[in-house]
Amino acid sequence: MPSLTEMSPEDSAQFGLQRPPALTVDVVIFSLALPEHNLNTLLIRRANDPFKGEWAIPGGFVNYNESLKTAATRELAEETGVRNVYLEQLYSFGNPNRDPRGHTVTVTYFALIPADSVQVIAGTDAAEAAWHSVYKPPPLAFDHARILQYALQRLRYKLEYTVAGFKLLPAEFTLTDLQTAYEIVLAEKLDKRNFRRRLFDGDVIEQTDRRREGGEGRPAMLYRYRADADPEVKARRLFP
Amino acid sequence: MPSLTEMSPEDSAQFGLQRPPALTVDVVIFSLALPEHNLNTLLIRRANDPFKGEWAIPGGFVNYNESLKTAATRELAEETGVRNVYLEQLYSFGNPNRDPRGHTVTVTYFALIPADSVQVIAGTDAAEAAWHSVYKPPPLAFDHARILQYALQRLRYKLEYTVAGFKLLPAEFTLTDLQTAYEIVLAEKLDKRNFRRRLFDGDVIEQTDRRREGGEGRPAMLYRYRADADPEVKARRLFP
DNA sequence: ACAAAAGTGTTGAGAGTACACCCATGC
DNA sequence: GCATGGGTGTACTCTCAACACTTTTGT
Repeated sequence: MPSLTEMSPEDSAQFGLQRPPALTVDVVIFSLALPEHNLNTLLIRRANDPFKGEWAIPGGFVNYNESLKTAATRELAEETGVRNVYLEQLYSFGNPNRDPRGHTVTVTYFALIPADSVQVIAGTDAAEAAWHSVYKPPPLAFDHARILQYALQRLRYKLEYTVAGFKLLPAEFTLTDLQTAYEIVLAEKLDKRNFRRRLFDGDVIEQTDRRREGGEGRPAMLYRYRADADPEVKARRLFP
Repeated sequence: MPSLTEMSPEDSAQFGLQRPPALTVDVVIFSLALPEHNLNTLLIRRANDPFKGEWAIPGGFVNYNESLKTAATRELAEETGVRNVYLEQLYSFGNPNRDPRGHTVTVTYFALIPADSVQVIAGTDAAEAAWHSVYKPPPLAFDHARILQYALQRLRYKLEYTVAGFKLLPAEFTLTDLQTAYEIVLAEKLDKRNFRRRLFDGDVIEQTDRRREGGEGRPAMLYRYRADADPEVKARRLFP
């Protein structure tokens, strides 16, 4: 970036003499609907807009002196009530005509949250917030359909190479649930024994002494993620 | 992003009533110095600044109605004279105090260019542009040292999984040069026969009928990248 | 003929993949 | 006792990694 004193006319415009592109963040939230065997994303319905009534990914403007991740966290909470999620940066989209109201650059984030872990509420900036299937999304405002596809691709990539799938489940989960999570996201059936072997080889989950009671058939042991495990990124592919 | 009519006070500030964060792009350019066995990056020296005299990654402000990639391409050309490079988005950095002059969000890009392919000239916005070793960089302005490390990590990752290393070489190259490129970037010695086997298994390069003359020893065949090849991303690790 | 770099195959180890039966519980 | 989902081991294939000698050219 050039210094203040060596700015061209366009450059100095960015410090207030002429409007720069607007800057927003958008947050793709993924969660599972295990009973329905579906992958969901959290969308808001736009209220008063060229896009009135259309669904969109939650997000909003970045404030001055606010970091990108803070802005994303804040907008997510304001618009949907979802808090305490680990956000990961996805990509930045800046096509000048992605928003018909004016040039807007958006930095996108994504996160995984446990099934049914949050109560979704519509915030002040959104008329409504609700879960929708990632595989059959409603029509989306702006370029949000593209952003959603990009996020899904990244989620799959992440699950192929890491055991991050547990983030889509409650703190304690059965191995069958975890495998089901992977099968829903990867849209592919996995072998039960191979799945478990790689999971244990990775050395990142541990058995609890509790079982899931109440279902049909033999009760399954509950497992949890090991707090002391390497959180990320094996170099080799784990799944499928 | 909320609509215009549902904006909070902070939101409407972003459309001009109060200053938003500034928005810039920065471009990390990698190239090889094969004789010196070194990986270089193109830096500019800042002219009149809190950072006067320090080196920095080339970049600058995004204009209104200009896409991010266009802005990156333009700034690179203006500041260094480098043109016609394929840019890939890296990450966006937005920490409020990464620039002491005010909150500035930067979208970073990186690119690989063939050794000695371009004539570097200092543009109007930079006092000087020059190649520097990635492994022993000079002190850098802002958070540019961190950006450079991040770019190097991504470059290594890319070369481990793809045959993109040829982008660091002229259109026709010897297999030994290509292997040397990988060894410089990965900072690791590779096995000649295994390297060649994986390269040919990938089916992305082809022999020309020309040889590199003039050196010592047996002349090496020249190869080129196959225009019709899959450009990207094998799922499995290729190198080392 | 010798110095220098190019080019070329094989083997053993480890990882990946496919596959089927017994177990514990609730009704 | 039977229906339901939970849990476990092995054999084959293929990929990965280690390793050394012959060939072609210039001097």
